[in-house]
Amino acid sequence: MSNRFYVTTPIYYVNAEPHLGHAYTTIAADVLSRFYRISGFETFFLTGTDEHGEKIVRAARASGESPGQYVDRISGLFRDMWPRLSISNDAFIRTTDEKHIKTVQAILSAVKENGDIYFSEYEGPYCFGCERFLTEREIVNGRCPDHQTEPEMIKEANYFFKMGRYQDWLTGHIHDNPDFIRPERYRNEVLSFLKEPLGDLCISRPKSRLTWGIPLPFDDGFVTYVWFDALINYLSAIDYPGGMRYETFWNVANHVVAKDILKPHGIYWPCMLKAAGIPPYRHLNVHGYWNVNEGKMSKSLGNVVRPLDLASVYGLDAFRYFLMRDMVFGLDSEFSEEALVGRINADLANDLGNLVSRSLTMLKNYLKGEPPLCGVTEKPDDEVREAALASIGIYASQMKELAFHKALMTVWEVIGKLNKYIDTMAPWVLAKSDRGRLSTVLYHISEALKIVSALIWPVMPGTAERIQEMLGIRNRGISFTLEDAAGWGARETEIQMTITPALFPRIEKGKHPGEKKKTEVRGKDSEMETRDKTSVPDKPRADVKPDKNIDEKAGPDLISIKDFARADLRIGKVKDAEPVPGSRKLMRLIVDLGPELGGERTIVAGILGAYEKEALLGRQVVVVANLEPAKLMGVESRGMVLAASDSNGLHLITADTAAEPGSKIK
RNA sequence: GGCGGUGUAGCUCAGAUGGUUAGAGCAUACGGCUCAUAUCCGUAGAGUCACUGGUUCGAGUCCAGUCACCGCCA
Repeated sequence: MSNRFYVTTPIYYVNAEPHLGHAYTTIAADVLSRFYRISGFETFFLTGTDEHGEKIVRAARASGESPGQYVDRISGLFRDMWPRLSISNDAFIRTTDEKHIKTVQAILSAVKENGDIYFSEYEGPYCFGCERFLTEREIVNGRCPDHQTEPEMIKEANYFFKMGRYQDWLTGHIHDNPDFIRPERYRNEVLSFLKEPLGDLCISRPKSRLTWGIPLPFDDGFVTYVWFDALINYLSAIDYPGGMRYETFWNVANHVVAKDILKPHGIYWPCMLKAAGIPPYRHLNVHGYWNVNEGKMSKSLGNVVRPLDLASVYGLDAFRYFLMRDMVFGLDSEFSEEALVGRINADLANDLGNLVSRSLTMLKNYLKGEPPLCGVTEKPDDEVREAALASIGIYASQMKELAFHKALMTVWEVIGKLNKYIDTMAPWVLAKSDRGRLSTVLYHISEALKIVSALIWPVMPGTAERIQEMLGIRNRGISFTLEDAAGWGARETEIQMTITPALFPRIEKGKHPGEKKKTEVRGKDSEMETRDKTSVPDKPRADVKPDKNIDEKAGPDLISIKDFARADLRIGKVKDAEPVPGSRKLMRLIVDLGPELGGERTIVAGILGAYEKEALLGRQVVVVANLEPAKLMGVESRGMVLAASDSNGLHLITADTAAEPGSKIK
């Protein structure tokens, strides 16, 4: 058993913005990756974007961009999305990357060399929506059933991959490796598909029709068909051929995909690999769909809340927990705000959050936050210890089977036992009667909580690290491994324990954060709205709550230099300032940010009334230059001007001597 | 039409190789505690384990068939 793990998400097709489905797949892969990391495995986690093909060309045209500009923009949306969901991918591959193109061409050459690619002419009905030829029986009433358009008769010569040659081999491989495709239902689906003769696969498009693709290495008149191109990302990202990463990770490759792309991954891809002389991946892990019941979604800001927005409304860790806890991997699930809130209140606020809260309060009040010492143990103590320790192994085996919901149930059994243990032992009584027993009991609670914190880290990294910090663990997060967690008592005298506000505030009926946000935005000036929209969506919006997950490596109140560097702060020079019509507070500023950032831009700031136009012209200001654009009172603002506020009003931040516009602040 | 999956308390789900009165969480009702985020602990009600038939001393668990929903294929 090699202690290595390679997990991939599909590369997402950039014809749409990230949605819940993308988020689930990627979070599931992230959870696996984090689990294997704290299990001591060398781990590589890949995601990326799929950027070639006809649909991209058309989407680009529709938005008035070149394909290159378009894919850069949408790919960027995905890339920027993942840090906001605490995704810890090691690489982000794009099919427009030079190294990917080289790998695709190398594999095409190898397959051609192997005699598995031939040239042939084909004529038939072609659906531009599907980007493929349709069979006669697929056509309903003369139209493509998926796109409701009439297919066009097209005659063209193309290159084909002799996939059928590998049918028997693949069937055998799946039989010999029952967990090659899992869960079983999808394995059965592939096997039943393989009972019918497997056709060959068209792998090219003539350049006369499509140029946005990877040229075939053996015929410059054609580009590679998108599926053949895309699947290879799993290899190009680990530097196939010849790269060390390929040698290290390929034989432990785990693909995580949604059920809609089972066929390409379960059939085409293994055949492609076989033809190229590459061993098959280790596992294909297939999950179901989230059915979003729009009718049950609450409304916020006048719009239907999209599931991903709820991550920022209720907190990122809670959102990740819900996705992992409520879906049985492989089956479809219902997504609703009610279910999410139910999980948060029952599992996170009541069970886990309150357990941490009561435990740390007692550690602080009874022992002044000093690490508790273990005296002679009694039966209930031993039972708690054994249950907590045993849960690690059970949890690990469930995680390895992608039974995330069961793994979390295992953790919550421990949490339940701890709550009961506290009730039974009644430390508040021991505090008055038996200080030795008190310390022993609190010791068992804190040691068991350390185990819990490690087990929830893959799913809720920010929460886990806050608990670890409170418990006085020096090496937190990724540095606190399952082995450390199993080392009961080995870390009893680290650093002072601390207590911080509630991990998961209860969400009260009728005034949940989504609604609260609405009134907040309406009540405050628009600059507040700008901040709201652009803040990292990882903290609950309920009242004033502690930050979470700002950085996994830092505590709740500290950020790393890396976090700070994410904000691109620049000196700007105000060139013009006019009130925004109809607004009481907003001014529209024209700010020069120097040639590197494209010169002047419009920034809307809530400073009307505090500053006159004359006082602003020529003034140096500090600008957050990489803030996502936002429309305020109909004016697009690209950035934010920083100001301090106190009871006397606003105070613009400025430089004390003249700095060049665009100077970086660090 | 073929193949496969699912069908267990109001809801969400556990229930290897068949074995005493079918489990958990949520929700509901009642009781207890006070360290805690009106949290926690306990108790209770509620299920002919989709239906029918069969194998067996014994089936939610195996077999056959029926129904419902879903998926893949045609």
